This record gives sequence, structure tokens and C-alpha cells, in this order.
Amino acid sequence: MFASPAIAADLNPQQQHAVHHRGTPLLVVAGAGTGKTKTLATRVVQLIDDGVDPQRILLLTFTRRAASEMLHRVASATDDRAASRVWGGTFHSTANRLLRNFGQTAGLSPNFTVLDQSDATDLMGMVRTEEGFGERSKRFPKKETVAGIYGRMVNSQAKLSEVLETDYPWCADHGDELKTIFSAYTARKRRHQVLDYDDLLLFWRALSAAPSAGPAMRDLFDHILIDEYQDTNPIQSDIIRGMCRPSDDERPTEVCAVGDDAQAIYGFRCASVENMWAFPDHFPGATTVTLEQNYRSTSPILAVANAVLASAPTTAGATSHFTKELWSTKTEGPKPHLLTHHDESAQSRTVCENILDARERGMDLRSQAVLFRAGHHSDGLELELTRRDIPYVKYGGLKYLEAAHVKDLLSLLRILDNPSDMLAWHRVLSSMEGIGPATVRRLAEELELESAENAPLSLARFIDGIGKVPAAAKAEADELRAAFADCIDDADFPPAQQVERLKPFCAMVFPNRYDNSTARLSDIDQLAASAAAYGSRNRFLTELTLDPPGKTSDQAGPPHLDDDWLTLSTIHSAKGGEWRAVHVIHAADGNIPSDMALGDQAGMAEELRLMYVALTRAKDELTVHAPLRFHVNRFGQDDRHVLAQVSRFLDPVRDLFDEGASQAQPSDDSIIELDTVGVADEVDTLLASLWD
DNA sequence: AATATCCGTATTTTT
DNA sequence: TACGGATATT
Repeated sequence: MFASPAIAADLNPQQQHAVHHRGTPLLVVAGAGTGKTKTLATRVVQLIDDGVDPQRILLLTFTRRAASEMLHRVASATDDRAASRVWGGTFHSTANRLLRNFGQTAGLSPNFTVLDQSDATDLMGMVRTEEGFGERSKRFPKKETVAGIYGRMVNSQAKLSEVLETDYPWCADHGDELKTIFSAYTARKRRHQVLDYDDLLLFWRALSAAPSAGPAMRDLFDHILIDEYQDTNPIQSDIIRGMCRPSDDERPTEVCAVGDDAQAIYGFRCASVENMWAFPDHFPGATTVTLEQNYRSTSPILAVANAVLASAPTTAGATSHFTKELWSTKTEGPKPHLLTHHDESAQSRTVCENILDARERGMDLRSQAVLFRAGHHSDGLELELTRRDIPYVKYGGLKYLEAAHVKDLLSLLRILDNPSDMLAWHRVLSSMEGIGPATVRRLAEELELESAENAPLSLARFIDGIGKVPAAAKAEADELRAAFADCIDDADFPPAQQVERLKPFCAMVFPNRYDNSTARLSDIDQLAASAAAYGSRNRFLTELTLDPPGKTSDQAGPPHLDDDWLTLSTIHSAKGGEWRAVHVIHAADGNIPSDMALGDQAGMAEELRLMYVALTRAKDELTVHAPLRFHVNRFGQDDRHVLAQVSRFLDPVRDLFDEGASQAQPSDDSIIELDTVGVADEVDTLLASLWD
């Protein structure tokens, strides 16, 4: 029965079951650290071993990183070529791939452009202005809010009125205007051959349900495996069902979903655990396998994680339906530490010292991580790490792609790739000296940009010199026309060279736009370097939007230390990761749970699961930090503080921790800070006494 | 019509 | 801080 004993030899019986089960839909409930990745990868290996054609296997993961990690494992257990033929990737990247092939039937050009979230928001903003809801100061919702409403409506498949009522009550008066904007937004996307993230899923779902394309799409795969099923949304659930040949088919598609309802942390993206809970209903006859043996963490760490989860209210916002009690054979290990600190800087110093200390004990930086709720929570720590020359890489938070100058360059490429991409034209044209909204509008008319069929012609017209620009923009426009002319033929001019060719234009335009233009220009070189990996402009652009580099550029660290670095990560981006030593920082109430989630039951439950995810990343050593004082506002120079308390999720389980206050003395800085507060008050009182 | 300047306000998580 | 929006200036 076990064709490849070597492959599956070190799996436990439940894992074996998950690997070998055939014939009915399979749901694997896999607790944190229970070997989920290994099990899924082994199942793929086994399928290939059993003679399934690799390209008839679809493996859907949450991130591209997860997909490549899994396929890497498959590759090392089979021959590499088999692994590379498996369809692996995120829902969005798979949608992209399918739509490039099947999209024509739905009226999509094969080189449509994919808008990332901020592009989509900008487009929504443009439409909002055009429809006349921008100027008047009648407090119309901002473009971010409009985009937010739209996204929630689409992804949760709810009516606009419902979304307004439950999530945006203060916008309820603007229902009609929003409808106008949404339909204009949609029309515009279609006309210009651009898709936003949601469209990728919507088109995929629509195609799989279409009488013509549906059967062809369902015929592509015999096995569909989905990772992180608890974080799928209703559309994705529809897609899976739409892609499956039903159980009464001659050869039904075999589905295998893997997930952990205790780790659902993407509710804000309309993911709903209900998908996972409803799996047995959606797929009649489904078998459920539960993995409970944890191979990652020591028992004392699991004890804390289990206790946190168990303390969740079992009422409405139920945290886990699939009960499981994680256990480990790694019974030995220190109790987790819970450290309170005087303030953030004491926390930063303690974390650094603990990390260096662990390295002395032989734990290299790569097996240590610092996790936090929000991207900016690591700001203080990053300063301290830099000061101490500790190299690190940060995952999550602000992305390099969102930097304005990077978008500038990508817009240039996007025009070449899809000349009907108005958003890109808009950005590029208005970057030139003396060109504002009115001139852009006139240019768009002269170039006949509005009619999508003529788009390539419009680009040709621009290159030929059509489109009068103000004198101040003359040199810039000439350079742009020349650069476009050189780059227009994608076939024998690789994307990296196109980026290089477009750089002089950037060099002319950046100084007016940005104060640190040299630094920004050197980023363009970096972009050229990453473009070198791609054969075509369209591939490069699409990959970049669907799989943006998750890490922000690493700041600290002399080059000779580059082979060892510390990981900093948001908890969201840490999903699936594991490290020997984990520090969770800013575990104070208001941070975890985020105070934005207070007052909302479902939100609170999700924050708790977030804490659970953070705690279960640790293999051997876990330290949770809570600074008890922090600044009222992150920005201004004022030194007002508020007192915080240890996260409410940890408070009830404190006896499972070794507790301590930070050894770090308040720094000189903070002593001065403290005095200054008093001094300032004194001075103010004195001054006030002068005019009272 | 474009741009310079000032003011106020924000505060998550990501494909 | 840093960005968007509104107002003032060129």
C-alpha cells in the first residue's frame, strides 16, 4: 500500500491517513506545529508516486513563499521536473495564470494589467472626483473608505446596504453616490483592461461557472489541495466548488483542505472560518483527520498557548469548533518568560541583550525572531538593533513597492505593457514639470486615450510627438518619447534593460518631485536587478503585484554578517514560520488586542487567535514583553505617556510564565524625559502666572 | 492652471 | 513624521 516507505516513514498514523486517504473529500484539521506542511507536501509526493500527472495537481497556498517551500520539499523527494509541473501558488496567482489562457471568452485581453490595492484605491479616487464627489466639502468618505466599502461588499458577497449598516454606519447616507462610483469604477476597469485583486477571483469564479469555460476548467485538475483553509473567503470557497467535478461524476475531483480554525486571522479580509466549519456540508461524504501531535514546541510553551486558547469565550465569537489539545513529546524546556518593562526603550534593550546572549549560547540569529502586532511596533527596536550592529530582515509592514518613486517607474512599464492603463498615464504625465490635472486631461484627449481599442495607437501617437506640453516639460517629454520608442518592442529588449533605459527620464523628473532624489534613483537600479529574473515585461509586472517582496530592505548589519540575521515580523506575516527562540513584543492591552478591535466580539476573538499564532511560533524559548508606559502619540515630540497593562489574553494565565520585571534600567534619556515633563509644567505654570 | 504653504490628523493586519 | 486637503500665491 505504501509505495514509497522512505517518503512516509517518519509520519505518525494521522499524518499517514491524511497522505493516503483517497476517494472522498478530505479535511485535515492541523493544529499549530503538527507537521501540516510536511503532510501536505508528502501527499503531493505520494500522488505523483501513485502515477498522478503532476500538472493535474493544483496546490493552493496562502502566500507564494508557502507554495515554493512546499514544492521545494516535493522536488527533493521526487524528480525536480515533476515538482515544477505541479500548479502551485496563491488563489490570485492561479487566477492570473488561468485568466491569461481562458480570459478571452470573458472579454479579457491576455495582457491585462493587475492593480494592487493602492492602485485600485487611487482609481477609485479618480472616479470619485470625476463623478463630482470630491470637491464639495460635504464630507464625502475618503477614497480609502470608498475602496474599503467596495472590498468588503465584494469579498463578503453582501449587499451594499448591509455593509453600510453593519460596518460603515456613518456612510449610510451616501449609498446612492457610492453606487454611482462603484459602477463607474467597474466600467473604467473593463474599458482599460485592468483587474484589481478582487476581479481576479470574481472572473475565475465566473468562468468556472460558465457553460463554455466551466467544463474545460474542471477538466484541468484531478486533485486540488488547499492550505490555510481557515483563511479563505466566500468567493474562494465558491471557486473550489466550481473547479471540482462532482462526486457523481465518472471521475470526481479529489479535494483536500488543510487548516486550523484556531489560527484564523484574516477576518479583516473577509476570510471566514465558517468556510472550514462548513466543509463537510459543502463536500458531502467528507472525511476529517485531526493532527494533534506538535513537533515544534516544548510542553511549557504549549501549555501557555493551549491555556490562552481555552480562555476564549465559548459564546458567540467561538474561537475553535474543531477541538484539539496539542501535546508534545518535547517535555523538557524552560517556562516561557513574561517580562514587563518600564517603557519601550527598556524593552528594546532587553530584547537585544537576550538575543545577543542567546547567540553566545550557540543560537544563531537565524533561529531567533521578534514578532509584533503592527508594522510600526518594531520602530524602536530597529533603532536599537542598528545601534548595536545586529543585522535583521523585517517582514510585513510598509512595502517597498508602495514607495512613490517605485510606482513611478512601474507606471512607465505599465504604459508600455498596456497603453490603455489610464492610471499609469496619469501618474507619468503629471510627474512632469508644469503638468497638472487639466493638462493631463487635455493630453488624454489629444492622444485619444479614452478609447481602449486605440490604445497601442495612442502610445504610437505619443512617441511620434503628438500631445503639446508646456515649455517647462519639453525636455522631459522628449526624453520620455525617446525612451518609450526604444522600449516598445518587448521581444528583444529584456525588462531589466527597459528599466535602465527609463532611468534617465526618472533622473529628470525626480528632483522636482522628491527631496532625496539620489537615494530614490538608486532604488531604480535595484528594480532593474530584480527585473533581470523575468523574460517579459508583463511577467515582471504581474509577478511583482501578485507577489510583492514581503520584506522591507534590510537596514542594519555589516556585509560580513550577512549570512546570519535576525527576523522581525508582523504576526500575520509570521504565519507558518517557526524559530527556536521567539520574542513577542508590545504584548500590552491596546496593542494585542489592538484597541481598534475592542468592542467587537468577532474582532476580539481574532485578536486572541493572533496571540495564539504568535505564541505557537516558538520551538524552545518564548519571551513575551510588555512595556508599561508608552507615548500618547507616536509622532509629536511631546513626552506624554499612558500606562498600559499586560495583554488581557495573558493575564489569566500568568502562572504558566516565569515572570519578571525588566533588568534594564531606565536609560539616561528616559530619566531626562521624566524630569522634563515636570520642568515643562513648572515653566508653563510660571508663564501662566505672568498673565493671569 | 500649477505650485507653494499651511494646517490638522492619523493611529492594523495583506493577496 | 508625513500625508492629504484646503487656501494663498505665482
